[in-house]
Amino acid sequence: MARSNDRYKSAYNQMLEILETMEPGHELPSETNLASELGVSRTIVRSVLAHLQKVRIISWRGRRKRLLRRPLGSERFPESEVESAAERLEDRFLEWVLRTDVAPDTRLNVSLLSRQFGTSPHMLQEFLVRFSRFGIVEHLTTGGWVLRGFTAQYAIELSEFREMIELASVKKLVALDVGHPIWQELDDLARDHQLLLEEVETRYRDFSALDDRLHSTINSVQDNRFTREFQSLISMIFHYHYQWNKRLEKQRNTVAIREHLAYIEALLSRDLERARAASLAHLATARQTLLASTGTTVPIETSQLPDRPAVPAE
Amino acid sequence: MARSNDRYKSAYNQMLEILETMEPGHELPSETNLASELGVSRTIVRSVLAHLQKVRIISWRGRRKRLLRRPLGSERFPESEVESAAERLEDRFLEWVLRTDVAPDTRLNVSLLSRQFGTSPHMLQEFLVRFSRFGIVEHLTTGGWVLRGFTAQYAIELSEFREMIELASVKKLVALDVGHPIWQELDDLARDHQLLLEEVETRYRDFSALDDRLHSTINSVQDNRFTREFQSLISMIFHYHYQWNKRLEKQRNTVAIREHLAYIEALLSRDLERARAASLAHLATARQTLLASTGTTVPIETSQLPDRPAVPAE
DNA sequence: CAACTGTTTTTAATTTTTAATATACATCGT
DNA sequence: ACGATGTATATTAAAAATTAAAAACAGTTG
Repeated sequence: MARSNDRYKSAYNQMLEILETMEPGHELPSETNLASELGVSRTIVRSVLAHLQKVRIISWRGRRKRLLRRPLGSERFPESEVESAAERLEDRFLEWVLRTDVAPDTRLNVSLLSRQFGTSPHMLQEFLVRFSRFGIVEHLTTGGWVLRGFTAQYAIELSEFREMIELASVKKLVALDVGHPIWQELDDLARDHQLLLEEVETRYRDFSALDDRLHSTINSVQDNRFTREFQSLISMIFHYHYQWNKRLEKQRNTVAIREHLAYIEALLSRDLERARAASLAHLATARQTLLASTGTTVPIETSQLPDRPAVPAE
Repeated sequence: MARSNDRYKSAYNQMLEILETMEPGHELPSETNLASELGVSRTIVRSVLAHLQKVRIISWRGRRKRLLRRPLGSERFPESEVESAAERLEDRFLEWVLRTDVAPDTRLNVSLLSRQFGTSPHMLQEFLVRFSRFGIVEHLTTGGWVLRGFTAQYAIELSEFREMIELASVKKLVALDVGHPIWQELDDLARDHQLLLEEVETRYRDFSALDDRLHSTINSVQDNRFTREFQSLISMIFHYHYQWNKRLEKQRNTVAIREHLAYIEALLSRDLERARAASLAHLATARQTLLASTGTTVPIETSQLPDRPAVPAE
């Protein structure tokens, strides 16, 4: 098997969703229109149409495409097949790195790992190349890879860099004109935080997304691709961190929401010193949370996970 | 042909250099020692020894390895074969991006480009994945790559981010204890700049390396892997920039050396405001130099370079 | 018996090949 | 004539295959 057909499956499912909203007997748009609507090439559209015809959901001859019946939910490809192999790999790899107690500076065995993660060596290799920008894995000149690990040192360096960037954003933000759209966005964020706080008992899990939104909004004022790139790393780390560190989650998130509200209010006051103080206070909490999670990660489900290879030289 | 034997050739050349310093009749160290000295595995050492024996440079039987005669310079592998394919590719690609007038947002044709750069599509693909962290090329979800290009906007964002990082370094640096090794390093740098300035007429090309050394030294006080990573991007961009932008080179470098000297002196004064001012002055010049090079790049040797494909949709 | 060598096994890097997808072009229907 | 379709071709993505190099192991020698 060469290239996977995730795109086809994903397009097929999307097409079913479109058909569900249509009346039987209705004509379908042209192949070109469907292609641009689904964001794929006509080749895929035609494969999808061919299959739809085969299972008698549509009739198709030349430019005549008519919906025969509404598709069933069970006719969709299961989500697990649609999710691309790359996404699955990222999930599994990050879970492995952040959740288990793999020793720092462990040499990675690509062929072994790829077997255990259920992918080809090639895909793991590509993933490691992409992932190495985050500084958690590193390629050795002598060949092979090392896992530097999500260590306390890593958390500190990440947090320091983050604080430097976000303080620069804060400085720029408070100096912005009152007409700038950022003020509306901050108002909206304050409202959404308020709403979440009122229902925190049930919705506390929604905090992760809101956290990402606030920091992305603040850093957006820099309008800088390197800032955006780093913010996306932060988002990823915190996303997985929140996902797996469920202890004290509700309490911790309640504290964080209040900090966010104070932070937003300080920004809205456009008083630089006040905003800096609120920013630093929140970032310090985030740093502590991250740090606490590094030293104390508990090994879970050690079975089925890769063995710990010998510690390398380099 | 699968894996290339660059490592072998490089090790062979290194070995010849070692043998040139030895007297004929002398005994060679053990395979293990040679391996660690050359930074390769015993397998390569043994291949090298086997070849040396075959061309009668050494005698070899068991653990008895004796130098028979001094090797000739002509017996080395030519440098062009030793340089790894990856390095060659980076060189050629960056030359293409920074030196020619490829339109921004040009769609890249991997198979065509790889042919023109003399590598396999796979290697180009890997290179693009690694290189995409710098934001000059981007992978599309619909498949394929776009060259975002080294545009004026790129130069601005790069410079802004750089200034933010370096000012943070300056702030941290001037607060360091007098016993910290950084002060000695700055003294050395000042001396080397002075020496270069005296011989600037002939040695002005050495400035590029010194520039890199100064900024790396300053940013080293952050002791942060993200700072280091970004500094290496800066180094790369400026390295290629200096290499190909020869106009006014001598004059420009003379100015920059004087700025560096003022910068170093300001740092040594440990006066934050003075250091900040000197830093900003130099970084502003660097930004201007970079910016000037984006708008006005002259197309050279358009033949043999890839055609400009159609502008993509995305 | 400790360091070294000879040999075998494992792992990584790279090319070649294959399937999926995109694109271009000719053709057809209205 | 214009937009849509049918068909052919080109390109990308990923696996399989191949070779280089590293590591592990066993035996040897001083």
